[in-house]
Amino acid sequence: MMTVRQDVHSADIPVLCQSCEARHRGVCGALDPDQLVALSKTSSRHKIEPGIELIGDAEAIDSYSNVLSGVVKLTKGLSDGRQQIVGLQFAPDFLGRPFKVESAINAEAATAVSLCTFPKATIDRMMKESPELEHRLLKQTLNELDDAREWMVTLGRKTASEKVASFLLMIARNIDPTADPTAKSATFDLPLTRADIADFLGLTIETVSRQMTRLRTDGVIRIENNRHVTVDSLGRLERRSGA
Amino acid sequence: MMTVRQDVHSADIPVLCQSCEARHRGVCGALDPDQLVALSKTSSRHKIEPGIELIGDAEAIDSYSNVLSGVVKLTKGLSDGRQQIVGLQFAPDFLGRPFKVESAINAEAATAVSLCTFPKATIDRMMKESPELEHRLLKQTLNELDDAREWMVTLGRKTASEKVASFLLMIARNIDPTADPTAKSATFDLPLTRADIADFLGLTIETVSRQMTRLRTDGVIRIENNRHVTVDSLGRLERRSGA
DNA sequence: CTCAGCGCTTGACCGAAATCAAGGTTTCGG
DNA sequence: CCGAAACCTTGATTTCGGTCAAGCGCTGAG
Repeated sequence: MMTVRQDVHSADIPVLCQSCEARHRGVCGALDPDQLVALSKTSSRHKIEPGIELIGDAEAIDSYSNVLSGVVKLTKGLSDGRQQIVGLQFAPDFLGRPFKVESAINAEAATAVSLCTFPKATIDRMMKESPELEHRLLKQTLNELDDAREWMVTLGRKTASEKVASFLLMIARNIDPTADPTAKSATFDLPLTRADIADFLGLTIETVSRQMTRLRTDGVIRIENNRHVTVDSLGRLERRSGA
Repeated sequence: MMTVRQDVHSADIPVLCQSCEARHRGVCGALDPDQLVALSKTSSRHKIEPGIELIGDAEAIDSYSNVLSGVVKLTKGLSDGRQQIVGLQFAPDFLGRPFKVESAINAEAATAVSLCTFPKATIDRMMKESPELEHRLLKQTLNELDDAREWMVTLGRKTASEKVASFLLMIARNIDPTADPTAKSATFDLPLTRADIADFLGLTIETVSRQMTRLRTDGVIRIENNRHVTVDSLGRLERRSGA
């Protein structure tokens, strides 16, 4: 089971960054008022179209971002073109790799994305001054590591149909984190194309399509316009996800 | 390519923990002398036999450890018994999951292992006092995340023979971190059985065996006693690992 | 409106790895 | 030294998912 964020709604955040308004796991809640003012001066909001590359492999990273809305896919590729999605970032995740000059992964907007971007140098400096900021980053990084390991089980040991069920379940749990985690049903727009889902699950487009069709004909999900998914019984879906 | 540790030999560590003598990425180097004295009083060294479980799934964690020697495998299982190894910890990695009461993974000694173990409460307290300690943990966690994502590519997108080659390459790079990273050849004892390798690569024992045989008959590796591996040309192995 | 392009589905066939089965090798206790 | 158990290899067969191919249904430009 994909780790459900446990600290998204930790209510101990006193202040917000002026420009990004990100609470939750964003970095801003960890800063004191002076730092926030300084950060707000250099940060800026961006709207990103789907498909736009945010960080290229082996590119220098000179900024960090908070994801305010939308979904960012993190990918790694092999030299012959094979690709694997190694993570999805939802709001309010932090995007960037501290302590490294260049990125080992690509980041690309999977949907329309809005970001709050800060210069790397500013955050790096604040990280030295503010243990609370580093503490936040450690927490997010540990959560991402848990997610990555959970996904390794899916990639290495699950069948195609279990993979697709696991994917839908993970999206249902992340796309609207304000939703009741004990809810029995869910409805959402898929943030990824079939090709992206295939790259996430280590499958082909055709196999993803066939498994989605099977879930649909078996009455586990309903799909409209190839994007909008309704799951009446999350429990039923979970039983197909291989536990 | 598996991330090669970059900070193993950072020489800026002034002091050592009395009982564990772990430098490198262990937690001890981040502590000031007073903390070290306090920690040394509660820490202890252990020798662990292969196959012994260190942390069980859903078990409460009340201690952290530094790996002093040997290899620890981190596994996750599905309800029907399928297993996936989601990480290997080599010396001098830190073992434990801060900020969570119970573990979502199993940790088991893959080889004979020696550990330096501390009470969780002591480290948790020191973490609050010492930003440097949290900084270390963030660095190690980011490295583990990089490794996990690298491995997701292997699990999701590589063929069986590429997987086995990638595995051997990763072991060669980690088993003796003092070795010259530019070395052209390597020799080492496999820390895992074929069954473990299969669980790491998302394959079966038989497929691992066949691919090892192929690498052997192709002259890429030599194997003695099913454990001791010699790689004359790491470059040749790398070319088979799918880049 | 028409048509091109893209994303998705479906079908037929194929192949890499799983499964099933048998036998070899190493290790270790007695 | 013998025998059992654990581990590993090899072969035959099956199967799941990949590959190849065709067609559908939006969507947007002209």
